[in-house]
Amino acid sequence: MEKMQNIRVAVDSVIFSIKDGELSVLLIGMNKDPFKGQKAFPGGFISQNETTEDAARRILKEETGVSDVFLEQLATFDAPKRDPRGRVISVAYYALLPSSEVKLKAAAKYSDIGWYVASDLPKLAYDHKQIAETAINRLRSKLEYSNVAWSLLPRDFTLTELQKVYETILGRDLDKRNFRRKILALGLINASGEKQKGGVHRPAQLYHFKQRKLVYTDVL
Amino acid sequence: MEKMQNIRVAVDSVIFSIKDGELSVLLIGMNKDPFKGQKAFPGGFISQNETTEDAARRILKEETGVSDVFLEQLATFDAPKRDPRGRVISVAYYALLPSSEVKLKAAAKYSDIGWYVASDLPKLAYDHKQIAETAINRLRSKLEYSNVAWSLLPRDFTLTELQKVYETILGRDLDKRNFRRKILALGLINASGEKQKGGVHRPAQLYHFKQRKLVYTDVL
DNA sequence: ACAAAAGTGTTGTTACTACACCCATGG
DNA sequence: CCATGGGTGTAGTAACAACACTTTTGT
Repeated sequence: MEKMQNIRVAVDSVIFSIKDGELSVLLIGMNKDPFKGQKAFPGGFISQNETTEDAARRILKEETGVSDVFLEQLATFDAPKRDPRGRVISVAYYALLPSSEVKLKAAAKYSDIGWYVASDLPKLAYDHKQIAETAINRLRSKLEYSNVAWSLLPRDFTLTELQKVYETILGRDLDKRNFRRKILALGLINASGEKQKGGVHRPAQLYHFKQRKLVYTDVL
Repeated sequence: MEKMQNIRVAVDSVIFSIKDGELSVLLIGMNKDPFKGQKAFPGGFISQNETTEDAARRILKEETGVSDVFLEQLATFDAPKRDPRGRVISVAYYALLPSSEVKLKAAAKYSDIGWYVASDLPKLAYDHKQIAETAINRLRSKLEYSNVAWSLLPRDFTLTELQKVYETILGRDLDKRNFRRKILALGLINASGEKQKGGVHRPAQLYHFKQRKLVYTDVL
């Protein structure tokens, strides 16, 4: 017989959004030892009858008020010493929020919460650095072979905004004409008819994704 | 404070190999209710100081005697009712074995163990049907953008054997000349110098992968 | 000699890259 | 009238798909 287990199950959520043109993640400040002063992804233990995905959605709602966004299981992290207080395995999720929709909840569970640029993160508690790297890699590859970008943009967006999402996450510049040709040829988006107004420049055509759910297709 | 958790952590391993030209998986027979008569992937609870990956490797060794093969975390399955006897979350792994190396251990933990064609599985216990589908999809996509095939073949193999691995897993036929050109152009394999002998046909050049570890690259 | 799998090139088509100028608007 | 981002086409190159016959061996 196997020995009795004394293991707790947690979830941690890497919540991405584009802030000021930079790929950013939501972090909370730790105010207790052993990680006092460091940052961590929002998370918590799951309850007895809750799935990890439900728990991740609950946490997302608590912190940001947002509910209908892309959320997917990332991986499970389970090094025995990852939490010095006892054996805790963490099922990590990642979520993508449209920048417009995010107003951090006044009633957020943690007060010390904020956005940090994904390519320049502060010191992270637990094994959250490893979780961060895994999440960014996954996001990058998913962007190349799916339409996930819908989840990082408001319903209507311009092609330049879409291109900036790609450039920000992939970390390289893309050719405007080639990008537009490729994206339009994929048939994932439709012109909304409306035009963006207010800019000190020619108004841009607005587009929206035909489907606001995951579709796999070679994008770049 | 969150309520006390009473959750156990298990691993399940989807062990793939090519048997008689078919993609196959290792299954054990359940001899106790509630899943008596059904099949399941080998698995078990982890011990207190063991990672899930260590546990998966331990199980693999116990059942097949094989140790140095491709093994990767697949996903975590945690529906509250997936195990009727209590809350158990399972971290699933998948492994790829070269067909030659497999001789099921006499001392296998389960006696009723055998290979089943992946595209035509019997009734599976727990949520193992879902695990199977996830694993096959993952394997298919991984094959297209990495060199994982090394793990399904012996050290030296012919190009036709390699092509058959791709055809078996992807479920479609590939053009011989195009396949060979593409694979050789990638520079992942080298000719071994030796030739296959014994066939009632022209002897084939043997090749081997330069690196027997995961390398990402667009294959097809 | 025959069966069985190994091995090998070309052509047409499609997708990709690189690149520069004019347009519509607000101030 | 100026600054700002929006919007558009082409040419050269590289990758891809489709396709059939000759070679070497064992029996």
